[in-house]
Amino acid sequence: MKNEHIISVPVPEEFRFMVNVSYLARSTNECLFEIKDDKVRKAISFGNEVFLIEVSENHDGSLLVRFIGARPTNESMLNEVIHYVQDWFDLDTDLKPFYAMAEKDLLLEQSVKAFYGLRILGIPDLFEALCWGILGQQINLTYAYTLKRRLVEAFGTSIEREGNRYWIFPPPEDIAKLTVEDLSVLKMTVKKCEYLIGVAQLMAEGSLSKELLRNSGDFKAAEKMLVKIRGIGPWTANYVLMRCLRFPNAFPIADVGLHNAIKQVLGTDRKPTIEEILELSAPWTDWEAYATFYLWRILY
DNA sequence: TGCCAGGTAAACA
DNA sequence: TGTTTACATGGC
Repeated sequence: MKNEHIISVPVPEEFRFMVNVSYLARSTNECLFEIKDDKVRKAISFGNEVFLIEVSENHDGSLLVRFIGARPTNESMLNEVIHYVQDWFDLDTDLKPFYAMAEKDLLLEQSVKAFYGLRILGIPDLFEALCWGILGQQINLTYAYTLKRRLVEAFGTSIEREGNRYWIFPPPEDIAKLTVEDLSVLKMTVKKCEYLIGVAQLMAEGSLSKELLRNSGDFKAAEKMLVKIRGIGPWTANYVLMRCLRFPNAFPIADVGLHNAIKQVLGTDRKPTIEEILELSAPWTDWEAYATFYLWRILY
């Protein structure tokens, strides 16, 4: 392995670091990474190891990953970290076909122009993705961030570096042990408490994992597996398949943010119906996830 | 102030 | 199978 603190990670042509940082910076209440001077810091854990990485832009547009404090002591661990960053920023997806389609699309043309180089920022940790989806159900995003912060600060772990605290999302094993009362003091609905604990138990016992979803067969099978779980409906399932499993055709069609974005782009006085969205999204085949993400972006 | 919020399960027809 | 309602709290 390279005996350095800094590693350069190549990026595809259709990538703009700052557009992605702008997305990451959408909430000042984010608790799982920190943005300062156009650099993103995040604590990540692999097994027993915890690293604090700082991702920034190289002069040639590629990514620089710097370790603050401990760094991987072997090559396979280092590769895991690099892979994590590639997954987080979705560096492996070729956006050319998406842009070719979107440039001619009534709903997408302006957002792909305005946010060229934006990738779907991932939530690689399945449990975190599921919790974030559940927390975000039927409440405004600002409050969802507050609930996530309370959950993380109550049950997560943290490391301290250079005077700052960096939090790591709690593992399912820890949430699986909690009672509804433990969670409801955070001011989420009793149902959400039950959903989070239920999902945590499934993951802790091994009957739900990223691998199982990936190996379920195809998108529909993975969606079916998720929707069977109490608290996970079509919206949450597709949200997670989009942000964590990275299915390009994941499509949270019932999403109210998507509806508002479409309303805004079309300049209509009402939100579109599901039937109207199905028509408007017909050209998006196998790019529904990216189309949704770009439309969300115009709202912030 | 009242409506809305990155929905879902359960009840009901 | 399709429609309605409770959930619950905060943001704006």
